[in-house]
Amino acid sequence: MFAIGEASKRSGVAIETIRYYEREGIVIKPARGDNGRRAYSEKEIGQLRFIKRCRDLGFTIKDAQALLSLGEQQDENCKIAHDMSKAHLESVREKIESLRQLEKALEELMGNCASGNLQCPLLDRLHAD
Amino acid sequence: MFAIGEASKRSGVAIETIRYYEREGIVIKPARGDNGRRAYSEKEIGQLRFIKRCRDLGFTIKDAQALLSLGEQQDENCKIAHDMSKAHLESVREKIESLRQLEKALEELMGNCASGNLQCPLLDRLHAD
DNA sequence: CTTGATCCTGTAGTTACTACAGCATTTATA
DNA sequence: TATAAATGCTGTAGTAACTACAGGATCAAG
Repeated sequence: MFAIGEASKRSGVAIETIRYYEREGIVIKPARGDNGRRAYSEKEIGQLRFIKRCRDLGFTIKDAQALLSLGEQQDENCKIAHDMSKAHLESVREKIESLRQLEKALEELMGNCASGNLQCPLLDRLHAD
Repeated sequence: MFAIGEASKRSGVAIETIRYYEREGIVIKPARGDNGRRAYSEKEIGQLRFIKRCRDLGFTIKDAQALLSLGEQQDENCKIAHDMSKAHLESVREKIESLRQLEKALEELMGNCASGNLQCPLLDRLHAD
Protein backbone atom coordinates (compact mmCIF):
# COMPACT_ATOMS: atom_id res chain seq x y z
CA MET A 1 0.00 0.00 0.00
CA PHE A 2 1.14 3.51 -0.83
CA ALA A 3 0.64 6.93 0.74
CA ILE A 4 -1.01 9.63 -1.29
CA GLY A 5 2.29 11.27 -2.23
CA GLU A 6 3.57 8.01 -3.67
CA ALA A 7 0.25 7.40 -5.45
CA SER A 8 0.59 10.86 -6.94
CA LYS A 9 4.10 10.16 -8.23
CA ARG A 10 3.14 6.79 -9.67
CA SER A 11 -0.05 7.96 -11.36
CA GLY A 12 1.00 11.45 -12.37
CA VAL A 13 -2.08 12.92 -10.71
CA ALA A 14 -1.47 15.80 -8.28
CA ILE A 15 -2.18 15.13 -4.61
CA GLU A 16 -4.88 17.80 -4.37
CA THR A 17 -6.45 16.42 -7.50
CA ILE A 18 -6.53 12.89 -6.09
CA ARG A 19 -8.37 14.15 -3.02
CA TYR A 20 -10.69 16.11 -5.30
CA TYR A 21 -11.47 12.97 -7.32
CA GLU A 22 -12.32 11.19 -4.09
CA ARG A 23 -14.56 14.02 -2.84
CA GLU A 24 -16.43 14.05 -6.12
CA GLY A 25 -16.87 10.29 -6.17
CA ILE A 26 -14.83 9.98 -9.37
CA VAL A 27 -12.74 7.24 -7.77
CA ILE A 28 -13.71 5.05 -4.83
CA LYS A 29 -12.41 5.92 -1.37
CA PRO A 30 -9.13 4.20 -0.58
CA ALA A 31 -8.52 2.33 2.68
CA ARG A 32 -7.14 4.27 5.62
CA GLY A 33 -4.26 3.26 7.87
CA ASP A 34 -4.42 3.34 11.66
CA ASN A 35 -3.16 6.90 11.48
CA GLY A 36 -6.10 7.91 9.30
CA ARG A 37 -3.98 8.41 6.21
CA ARG A 38 -5.07 7.17 2.81
CA ALA A 39 -3.51 3.92 1.62
CA TYR A 40 -3.59 3.12 -2.10
CA SER A 41 -3.32 -0.29 -3.75
CA GLU A 42 -1.64 -0.86 -7.10
CA LYS A 43 -5.06 -1.22 -8.66
CA GLU A 44 -6.28 2.11 -7.33
CA ILE A 45 -3.14 3.79 -8.58
CA GLY A 46 -3.81 2.16 -11.96
CA GLN A 47 -7.22 3.75 -12.03
CA LEU A 48 -5.76 7.16 -11.32
CA ARG A 49 -3.27 6.63 -14.13
CA PHE A 50 -6.08 5.61 -16.45
CA ILE A 51 -8.02 8.78 -15.69
CA LYS A 52 -4.89 10.84 -16.12
CA ARG A 53 -4.33 9.37 -19.58
CA CYS A 54 -7.90 10.03 -20.60
CA ARG A 55 -7.67 13.62 -19.40
CA ASP A 56 -4.41 14.12 -21.27
CA LEU A 57 -6.23 12.93 -24.38
CA GLY A 58 -8.82 15.62 -23.75
CA PHE A 59 -11.63 13.34 -22.59
CA THR A 60 -13.92 14.84 -19.95
CA ILE A 61 -13.99 13.34 -16.48
CA LYS A 62 -17.38 11.85 -17.31
CA ASP A 63 -15.98 10.16 -20.39
CA ALA A 64 -13.01 8.94 -18.39
CA GLN A 65 -15.35 7.41 -15.83
CA ALA A 66 -17.40 5.78 -18.55
CA LEU A 67 -14.30 4.34 -20.21
CA LEU A 68 -13.01 3.13 -16.86
CA SER A 69 -16.24 1.33 -16.07
CA LEU A 70 -16.05 -0.42 -19.46
CA GLY A 71 -13.07 -2.29 -18.12
CA GLU A 72 -15.31 -4.06 -15.64
CA GLN A 73 -17.87 -5.33 -18.13
CA GLN A 74 -17.27 -7.81 -20.95
CA ASP A 75 -19.55 -7.16 -23.86
CA GLU A 76 -19.55 -4.50 -26.53
CA ASN A 77 -16.77 -2.69 -24.72
CA CYS A 78 -14.67 -2.21 -27.74
CA LYS A 79 -17.46 -0.78 -29.81
CA ILE A 80 -18.49 1.67 -27.08
CA ALA A 81 -14.93 2.79 -26.46
CA HIS A 82 -14.37 3.12 -30.17
CA ASP A 83 -17.52 5.20 -30.63
CA MET A 84 -16.67 7.49 -27.75
CA SER A 85 -13.18 7.99 -29.11
CA LYS A 86 -14.55 8.69 -32.55
CA ALA A 87 -16.95 11.32 -31.23
CA HIS A 88 -14.14 12.85 -29.23
CA LEU A 89 -11.81 12.84 -32.22
CA GLU A 90 -14.43 14.69 -34.20
CA SER A 91 -14.75 17.37 -31.56
CA VAL A 92 -10.97 17.70 -31.46
CA ARG A 93 -10.96 18.20 -35.22
CA GLU A 94 -13.67 20.82 -34.94
CA LYS A 95 -11.65 22.67 -32.32
CA ILE A 96 -8.60 22.59 -34.58
CA GLU A 97 -10.63 23.95 -37.46
CA SER A 98 -12.09 26.82 -35.47
CA LEU A 99 -8.68 27.68 -34.07
CA ARG A 100 -7.31 27.71 -37.62
CA GLN A 101 -9.95 30.21 -38.63
CA LEU A 102 -9.11 32.26 -35.59
CA GLU A 103 -5.45 32.13 -36.52
CA LYS A 104 -6.29 33.38 -39.98
CA ALA A 105 -8.45 36.19 -38.63
CA LEU A 106 -5.72 37.32 -36.27
CA GLU A 107 -3.09 37.21 -39.00
CA GLU A 108 -5.31 39.29 -41.22
CA LEU A 109 -6.06 41.74 -38.45
CA MET A 110 -2.37 42.23 -37.78
CA GLY A 111 -1.40 42.37 -41.43
CA ASN A 112 -1.42 46.09 -42.16
CA CYS A 113 -0.61 47.17 -38.65
CA ALA A 114 2.98 48.37 -38.35
CA SER A 115 4.42 49.47 -35.05
CA GLY A 116 4.61 53.18 -35.71
CA ASN A 117 0.97 53.97 -36.47
CA LEU A 118 -0.90 56.50 -34.42
CA GLN A 119 -4.25 55.44 -35.78
CA CYS A 120 -4.30 51.68 -35.39
CA PRO A 121 -6.06 49.70 -38.15
CA LEU A 122 -6.30 46.70 -35.85
CA LEU A 123 -8.19 48.60 -33.19
CA ASP A 124 -10.27 50.34 -35.84
CA ARG A 125 -11.42 47.04 -37.19
CA LEU A 126 -12.39 45.84 -33.74
CA HIS A 127 -14.32 49.06 -33.18
CA ALA A 128 -16.11 49.13 -36.55
CA ASP A 129 -19.92 49.21 -36.68
CA MET B 1 -31.29 55.03 -25.88
CA PHE B 2 -31.92 51.30 -26.03
CA ALA B 3 -33.23 48.73 -23.58
CA ILE B 4 -31.02 45.81 -22.67
CA GLY B 5 -32.75 43.46 -25.10
CA GLU B 6 -32.08 45.81 -27.98
CA ALA B 7 -28.49 46.33 -26.82
CA SER B 8 -28.10 42.57 -26.77
CA LYS B 9 -29.37 42.22 -30.34
CA ARG B 10 -27.21 45.03 -31.63
CA SER B 11 -24.02 43.91 -29.91
CA GLY B 12 -24.45 40.17 -30.10
CA VAL B 13 -23.83 39.84 -26.37
CA ALA B 14 -26.45 37.85 -24.41
CA ILE B 15 -28.57 39.79 -21.92
CA GLU B 16 -27.36 37.83 -18.92
CA THR B 17 -23.81 38.35 -20.08
CA ILE B 18 -24.30 42.11 -20.36
CA ARG B 19 -25.51 42.23 -16.77
CA TYR B 20 -22.59 40.04 -15.79
CA TYR B 21 -20.14 42.44 -17.46
CA GLU B 22 -21.72 45.28 -15.51
CA ARG B 23 -21.56 43.43 -12.18
CA GLU B 24 -17.91 42.64 -12.75
CA GLY B 25 -17.04 46.20 -13.73
CA ILE B 26 -15.98 45.12 -17.22
CA VAL B 27 -18.15 47.85 -18.72
CA ILE B 28 -19.38 51.01 -17.01
CA LYS B 29 -22.90 51.10 -15.63
CA PRO B 30 -25.41 52.44 -18.12
CA ALA B 31 -27.96 55.13 -17.26
CA ARG B 32 -31.30 54.07 -15.88
CA GLY B 33 -34.74 55.24 -16.98
CA ASP B 34 -37.41 56.43 -14.56
CA ASN B 35 -38.62 52.85 -14.40
CA GLY B 36 -35.21 51.70 -13.23
CA ARG B 37 -34.43 49.91 -16.44
CA ARG B 38 -31.02 50.10 -18.10
CA ALA B 39 -30.72 52.48 -21.04
CA TYR B 40 -27.80 52.04 -23.45
CA SER B 41 -26.28 54.62 -25.78
CA GLU B 42 -24.84 53.79 -29.20
CA LYS B 43 -21.39 54.19 -27.73
CA GLU B 44 -22.03 51.71 -24.94
CA ILE B 45 -23.43 49.23 -27.41
CA GLY B 46 -20.28 49.76 -29.46
CA GLN B 47 -18.17 48.80 -26.47
CA LEU B 48 -20.15 45.63 -25.98
CA ARG B 49 -19.65 44.79 -29.64
CA PHE B 50 -15.94 45.45 -29.29
CA ILE B 51 -15.67 43.08 -26.37
CA LYS B 52 -17.71 40.48 -28.21
CA ARG B 53 -15.32 40.63 -31.18
CA CYS B 54 -12.31 40.28 -28.94
CA ARG B 55 -13.88 37.28 -27.17
CA ASP B 56 -14.71 35.68 -30.51
CA LEU B 57 -11.07 36.05 -31.41
CA GLY B 58 -10.17 34.18 -28.25
CA PHE B 59 -8.85 37.14 -26.26
CA THR B 60 -9.49 36.99 -22.52
CA ILE B 61 -11.79 39.55 -20.91
CA LYS B 62 -8.71 41.21 -19.43
CA ASP B 63 -7.14 41.54 -22.86
CA ALA B 64 -10.39 42.86 -24.26
CA GLN B 65 -10.51 45.51 -21.54
CA ALA B 66 -6.92 46.46 -22.20
CA LEU B 67 -7.54 46.74 -25.95
CA LEU B 68 -10.68 48.75 -25.30
CA SER B 69 -8.86 51.23 -23.08
CA LEU B 70 -6.23 51.69 -25.80
CA GLY B 71 -8.91 53.40 -27.83
CA GLU B 72 -9.00 56.23 -25.33
CA GLN B 73 -5.31 56.98 -25.29
CA GLN B 74 -3.24 58.26 -28.18
CA ASP B 75 0.30 57.04 -28.03
CA GLU B 76 1.87 53.70 -28.75
CA ASN B 77 -1.57 52.17 -29.16
CA CYS B 78 -0.80 50.37 -32.32
CA LYS B 79 2.37 48.82 -31.01
CA ILE B 80 0.68 47.62 -27.84
CA ALA B 81 -2.30 46.21 -29.72
CA HIS B 82 0.04 44.56 -32.18
CA ASP B 83 2.13 43.00 -29.45
CA MET B 84 -0.89 41.68 -27.61
CA SER B 85 -2.25 40.20 -30.81
CA LYS B 86 1.06 38.62 -31.58
CA ALA B 87 1.28 37.01 -28.16
CA HIS B 88 -2.26 35.80 -28.54
CA LEU B 89 -1.59 34.44 -32.01
CA GLU B 90 1.30 32.48 -30.62
CA SER B 91 -0.86 30.90 -27.94
CA VAL B 92 -3.46 30.03 -30.57
CA ARG B 93 -0.79 28.31 -32.61
CA GLU B 94 0.39 26.40 -29.58
CA LYS B 95 -3.14 25.23 -28.92
CA ILE B 96 -3.48 24.09 -32.51
CA GLU B 97 -0.24 22.17 -32.26
CA SER B 98 -1.18 20.39 -29.06
CA LEU B 99 -4.60 19.52 -30.46
CA ARG B 100 -2.91 18.11 -33.55
CA GLN B 101 -0.79 15.85 -31.38
CA LEU B 102 -3.90 14.82 -29.52
CA GLU B 103 -5.61 14.07 -32.80
CA LYS B 104 -2.72 11.87 -33.81
CA ALA B 105 -2.71 10.03 -30.49
CA LEU B 106 -6.43 9.36 -30.73
CA GLU B 107 -6.14 8.14 -34.30
CA GLU B 108 -3.36 5.80 -33.31
CA LEU B 109 -5.30 4.57 -30.29
CA MET B 110 -8.30 3.77 -32.47
CA GLY B 111 -6.29 2.28 -35.26
CA ASN B 112 -6.36 -1.45 -34.52
CA CYS B 113 -9.63 -1.40 -32.66
CA ALA B 114 -12.41 -2.92 -34.72
CA SER B 115 -15.97 -3.09 -33.47
CA GLY B 116 -16.19 -6.80 -32.78
CA ASN B 117 -13.31 -7.23 -30.32
CA LEU B 118 -13.98 -8.64 -26.90
CA GLN B 119 -10.60 -7.59 -25.61
CA CYS B 120 -10.29 -3.94 -26.56
CA PRO B 121 -6.81 -2.75 -27.55
CA LEU B 122 -7.85 0.83 -26.98
CA LEU B 123 -8.86 0.23 -23.38
CA ASP B 124 -5.83 -1.98 -22.86
CA ARG B 125 -3.53 0.81 -23.90
CA LEU B 126 -5.23 3.21 -21.54
CA HIS B 127 -4.87 0.69 -18.71
CA ALA B 128 -1.26 -0.27 -19.38
CA ASP B 129 1.35 0.15 -16.63
C1' DC C 1 -58.27 44.61 -18.80
C1' DT C 2 -55.76 40.84 -19.73
C1' DT C 3 -51.98 38.48 -21.82
C1' DG C 4 -47.40 38.01 -23.12
C1' DA C 5 -43.00 40.09 -23.53
C1' DT C 6 -39.48 42.26 -21.31
C1' DC C 7 -37.10 43.78 -17.37
C1' DC C 8 -35.32 43.64 -12.44
C1' DT C 9 -32.30 41.55 -8.35
C1' DG C 10 -30.04 37.97 -6.28
C1' DT C 11 -28.23 33.50 -6.02
C1' DA C 12 -26.36 29.17 -7.49
C1' DG C 13 -24.42 26.10 -10.93
C1' DT C 14 -20.93 24.93 -14.60
C1' DT C 15 -15.63 22.40 -15.45
C1' DA C 16 -11.75 20.57 -13.47
C1' DC C 17 -9.01 21.68 -10.74
C1' DT C 18 -5.68 24.74 -7.52
C1' DA C 19 -4.43 27.05 -3.34
C1' DC C 20 -4.40 27.94 0.98
C1' DA C 21 -5.08 27.84 6.43
C1' DG C 22 -4.36 25.58 10.42
C1' DC C 23 -3.30 21.56 12.44
C1' DA C 24 -1.44 16.46 13.28
C1' DT C 25 1.85 13.05 12.38
C1' DT C 26 5.95 10.92 10.44
C1' DT C 27 10.63 10.64 8.89
C1' DA C 28 15.32 12.21 8.65
C1' DT C 29 19.05 14.43 10.70
C1' DA C 30 22.21 16.14 14.52
C1' DT D 1 16.71 11.50 21.79
C1' DA D 2 15.50 16.09 20.41
C1' DT D 3 14.30 18.73 16.73
C1' DA D 4 13.35 20.07 12.07
C1' DA D 5 11.50 19.12 7.64
C1' DA D 6 8.33 16.61 5.09
C1' DT D 7 4.05 14.74 4.52
C1' DG D 8 -0.57 14.14 5.63
C1' DC D 9 -5.38 15.69 7.19
C1' DT D 10 -9.99 18.58 6.70
C1' DG D 11 -12.43 22.32 5.07
C1' DT D 12 -13.05 26.31 2.45
C1' DA D 13 -12.50 29.54 -1.24
C1' DG D 14 -10.80 30.95 -5.66
C1' DT D 15 -10.23 30.42 -10.92
C1' DA D 16 -12.68 31.98 -16.13
C1' DA D 17 -16.53 33.43 -18.22
C1' DC D 18 -20.47 32.83 -18.29
C1' DT D 19 -25.49 30.45 -17.80
C1' DA D 20 -29.73 29.46 -15.48
C1' DC D 21 -33.09 30.05 -12.71
C1' DA D 22 -36.62 32.03 -8.97
C1' DG D 23 -39.73 35.32 -7.88
C1' DG D 24 -41.27 39.43 -8.79
C1' DA D 25 -42.32 44.22 -11.37
C1' DT D 26 -43.51 46.69 -15.40
C1' DC D 27 -44.65 47.57 -20.20
C1' DA D 28 -46.97 47.25 -24.82
C1' DA D 29 -50.63 45.48 -27.66
C1' DG D 30 -55.27 44.15 -28.60
